Amino acid sequence: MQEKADSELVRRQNRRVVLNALRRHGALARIEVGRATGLSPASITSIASHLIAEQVIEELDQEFPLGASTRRGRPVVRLGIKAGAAHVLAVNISIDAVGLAIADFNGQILHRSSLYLPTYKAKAERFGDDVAVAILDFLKTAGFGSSAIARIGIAVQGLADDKEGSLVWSPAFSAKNIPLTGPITAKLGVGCLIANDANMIAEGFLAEDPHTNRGTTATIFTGYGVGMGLIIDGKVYLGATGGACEFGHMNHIPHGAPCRCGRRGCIEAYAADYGIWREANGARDDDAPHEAIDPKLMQALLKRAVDGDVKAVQAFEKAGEALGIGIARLIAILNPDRIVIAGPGLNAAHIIEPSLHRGVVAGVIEELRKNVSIEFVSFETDMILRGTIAALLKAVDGDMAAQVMGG
Amino acid sequence: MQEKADSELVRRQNRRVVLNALRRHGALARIEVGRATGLSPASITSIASHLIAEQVIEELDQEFPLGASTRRGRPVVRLGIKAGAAHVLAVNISIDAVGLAIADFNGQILHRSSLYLPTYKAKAERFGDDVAVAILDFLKTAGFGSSAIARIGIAVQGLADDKEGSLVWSPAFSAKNIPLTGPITAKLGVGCLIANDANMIAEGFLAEDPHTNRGTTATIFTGYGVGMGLIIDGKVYLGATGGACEFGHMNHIPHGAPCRCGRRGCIEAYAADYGIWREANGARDDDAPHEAIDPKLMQALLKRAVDGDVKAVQAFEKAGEALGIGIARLIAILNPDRIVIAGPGLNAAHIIEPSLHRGVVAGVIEELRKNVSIEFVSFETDMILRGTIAALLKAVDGDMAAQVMGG
DNA sequence: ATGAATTTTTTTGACGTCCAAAATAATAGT
DNA sequence: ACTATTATTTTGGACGTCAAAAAAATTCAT
Repeated sequence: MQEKADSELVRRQNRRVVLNALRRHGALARIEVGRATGLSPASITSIASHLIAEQVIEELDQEFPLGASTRRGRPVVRLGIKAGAAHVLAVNISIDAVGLAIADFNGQILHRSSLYLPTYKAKAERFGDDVAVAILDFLKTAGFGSSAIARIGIAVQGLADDKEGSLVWSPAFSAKNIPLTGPITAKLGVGCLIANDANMIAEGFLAEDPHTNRGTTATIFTGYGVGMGLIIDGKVYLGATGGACEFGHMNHIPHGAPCRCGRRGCIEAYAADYGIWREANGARDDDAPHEAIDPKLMQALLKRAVDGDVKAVQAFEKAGEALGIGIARLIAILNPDRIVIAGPGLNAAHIIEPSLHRGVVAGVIEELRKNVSIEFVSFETDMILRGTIAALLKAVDGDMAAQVMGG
Repeated sequence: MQEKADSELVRRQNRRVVLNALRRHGALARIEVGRATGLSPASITSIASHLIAEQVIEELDQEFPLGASTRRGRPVVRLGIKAGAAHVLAVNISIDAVGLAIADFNGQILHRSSLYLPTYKAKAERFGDDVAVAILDFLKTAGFGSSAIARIGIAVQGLADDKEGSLVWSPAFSAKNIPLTGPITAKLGVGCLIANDANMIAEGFLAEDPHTNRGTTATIFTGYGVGMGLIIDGKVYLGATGGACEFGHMNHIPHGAPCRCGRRGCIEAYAADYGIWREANGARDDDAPHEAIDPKLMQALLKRAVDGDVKAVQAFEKAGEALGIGIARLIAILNPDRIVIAGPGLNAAHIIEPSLHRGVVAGVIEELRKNVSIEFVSFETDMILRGTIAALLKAVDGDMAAQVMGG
């Protein structure tokens, strides 16, 4: 049930609302913050002066290069998030690779790096320490002490459990239940969170445009694998163990094609790169491969399809159908406002789209599907780190907002 | 984003928290309300005195029949929701029938009635008025003026759209987009809400036991049809148009058996009464019937299965598999804490259960499924009206809590 | 019976936060 | 220099919470 409310809740919520407004709109004058939040100018003055004293935000110099301000009246003083108020560190673990980035409190990436770290053969009991060491090295070369980092966030392919702080299962690993946040917090003394990479991207979308992403928005990523981030009611939905939204491993056809997860018939087994590749090359009953298919091979396969190779076309169409029926099932359960499809798999969008739509139409009542907008958007792998940074900043904002307004 | 907070929010929230505590635990002394809510005794005194002045709650007479209180100290004065503070009216529309109930502010049903009202042949433009007339008649015989009703709630089979106030699609109707809340509010001058019956039952479960239903709980109803109520984060999830959770019309097998919704392969076409009946009797390609299968026929079919009739057993097993794989898909998307299966279809639970579990196991990664509890619970049709009443009382509580504490 | 002990409830006074209104500050226009 | 205009800060009041003290209503002990 709902918690009781008191003046502490009011303070925390309004401080957060002010920080949110500055994050979303960039620099704003106090009066504009007031309009954006509904708070009175008097309250903004009070809240802002405290946040300034705490070095969380700052008054920005006016930039009137020459002309001076055009409007009459006392000129605005714009407020902005103070870049140096905190720093966060994002980690992206993918097949045999770790990406790292440090961002300031404005979300600007100050340093980034990526390094080779074998995953498929990694041992569960060592991998967390290896990542921690990689982070320490990165911090050293970046000239940061670990005490300068407010929080660390880890994005992973596969099933993450934030409560346990572990990577439960991933196609990139043969090991299971790999502890990550524990070893990292132990070695660095910094709070650490972990989530699926698709969920992190969804955090990024949400931070960027909360209005478009209101209600229920499902973002489906297709490429090397098939993932999903689900935004419900202004929050990224994580499910019971923080590992929700395994859209790629929702069953498409019972007892169907083999999947990297070890079972059969998952959407991924038809719609991910390896599924399309396998179908096009007639290797129907092979085990699913654990290495990524080289993007160049997929480009070549796409060219074959464009040039009219029937097998190749059919493989892409099957992928579209698998996605389409999966989306139809998603619509039946969740009645979302919006579905976004993104990822490198969309290089073949023009081949996939018709069968995808046929799948949606065949799979769910018209009355449910007709109000859902289905959009294809482009996507850069960058967005995993950016989304992780957004999630971290949101968490740190909460910490900042919770502080008492002393003095 | 989050709304700003002020003292009005604090008042509303704390008044609501107090009302919630009294609803959940029944009568409580002020000090017990304090323990349950975390509010100080001083605040409880203040809030309670206002709610008493507004006739929303009342001090209850002590019942010390003879022995007097056993404990030392000033005896408690228990507070309770005032039964007469408001009345709500619940309407349950099912095949050719309308159920009606008036409940007091304690949720006690004071009057109930049910009447024949043809649905399948009803016309969209008249049906809402017919229901409104039925409500007016019911109110008259119950001795209530429509001004004595705070809110009306309508539970329907099929797809409800609360924003439009209409029944978008239902297996019980041949017409579509039937306006309901509009005509009723017009004729009675009372606010009216509409929702799917399974969602209303979920509201009932939630009101009864918010603790067990925390996180994500999916409740699946099987019988004449297959429905679902989804509780996410302490709220019944409604989706974009208020018509979420059409689990029964989630696709099970593409191009599969015909369903009452006009498409093919829905879970319902395998797991609802008519699907099982059809399968057992070999009428594979018939259209799905629009009348309910007589429960006695289902009992007879169940007996056939128990007696070893292969066709009958297979039909029930197919139903279990359809439910199981559907649940597996649900788990892949939502990673729920808990799945509850209820409804008259569970008369065959012992035949259905093994294939249902096989379906779940085949359909989703072990790591996702192993933490989900899947429970079978009994269920009375009564619960639709009771759940609707719970939803209405929650809404009225909100109105009460929003009032200013004048005086 | 009477007073002590105990427990619940109310009262009192302070505190925190918001807000409206007034005051102040800083600019452009005349 | 003065006025108009707009942004920000200050002031004083309102509202709701809470801690602590007071009051109320009972049981227990003598």
